[in-house]
Amino acid sequence: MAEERGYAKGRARRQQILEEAVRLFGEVGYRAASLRELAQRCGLSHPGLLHHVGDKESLLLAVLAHRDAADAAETGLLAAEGADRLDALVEVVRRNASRRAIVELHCVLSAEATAPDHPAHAFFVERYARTVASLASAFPGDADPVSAARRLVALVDGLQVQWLLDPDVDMAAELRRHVAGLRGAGDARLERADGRGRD
Amino acid sequence: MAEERGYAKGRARRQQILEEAVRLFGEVGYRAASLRELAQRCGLSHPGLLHHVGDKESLLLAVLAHRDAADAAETGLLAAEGADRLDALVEVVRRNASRRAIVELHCVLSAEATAPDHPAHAFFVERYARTVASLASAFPGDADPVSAARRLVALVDGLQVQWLLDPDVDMAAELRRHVAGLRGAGDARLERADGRGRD
DNA sequence: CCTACCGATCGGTAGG
DNA sequence: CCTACCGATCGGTAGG
Repeated sequence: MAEERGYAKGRARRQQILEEAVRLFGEVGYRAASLRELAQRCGLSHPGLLHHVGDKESLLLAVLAHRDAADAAETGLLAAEGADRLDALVEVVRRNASRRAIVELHCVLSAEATAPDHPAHAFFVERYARTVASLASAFPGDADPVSAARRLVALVDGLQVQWLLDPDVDMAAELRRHVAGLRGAGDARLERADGRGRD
Repeated sequence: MAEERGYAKGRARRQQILEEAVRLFGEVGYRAASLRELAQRCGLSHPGLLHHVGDKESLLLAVLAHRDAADAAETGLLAAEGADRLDALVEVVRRNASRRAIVELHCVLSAEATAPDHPAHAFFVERYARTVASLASAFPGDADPVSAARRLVALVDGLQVQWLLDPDVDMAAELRRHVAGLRGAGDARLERADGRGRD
């Protein structure tokens, strides 16, 4: 019982550390982030923090795995509701507009990790390949589904930077217009037959 | 004469410092970049470097101004040749594929500068507003030219991240497909009447 | 342009 | 989980 409470406390502490690390890495990036600053935000000494996370690089990989798991869970929920792939993406982007820390984390770390010697470089190379390949299946009729998916991912990333710099930018609305453009350009001119014209 | 040689040497040194700073800031960002590392790459001591640049923040602003001037000069040249605005953008992106350092600088600094307290924050807020407003005039027939311009800029930014992570990504080709899609969706179906079908 | 130095901060470890 | 410490490195200045 005492041990179980001990383990539960350890898990809660680790959760707190991961969430604060998401914030800090998003604010200043991985390289410029300090373990002392993070420890202070969590209310412990910096050797205390290191006891939980091992070292700085392990913490970074844990944060990325933590975010990946949360994103997969959300995507899974939307898929379970049988939503169209592109509509699900719009919904995720719409929700991200109320989660600045998570958007910052992705923008700052993906840019920082373009450096080949960055500890998260392989992670992001693999993640983009996976995301593009997965989204390509949402364009079955397209002449080049991988290209269409790549441009969609690029658009989302670029909109996030503009939104972080200017919160008046409406990421979801911009993405919706792009998707509408793709559908409008389809062989048959279905145009506003479904969706947006209704609500 | 001796003075003129002295001034010329100073200008050449400053040019060298700015170019090495573009590389270093692109590699690790502004916050994580060290003036000692930069000084070493320029072949001088770090107080020697500070003599030329004042302090670290002034160096950053000088680097941004330096790049802005070079970009404006290139855009001006393309405009003087009477190129279509969108074709000129494709051409700039095509050329950037052989200037990794410059693409890295933009991606890394723009992401880092989304933090409101970053010394380049105001610069990027202003630059995006200016770029989007300027490009909007390339969509005179569009229902929402600012939105079309914003999505175009977002696409270019996002493609740069993917290209930095995987050099096989063809930024110019992806951008061309996007532009072709926009033209194809125009009211009249002009499609391949001009341009791309020829060369 | 240099050497020499300032106070501050870094990631990580020793030892308990 | 802590205090105390390690060697390394930071931006910037003094003084020449």
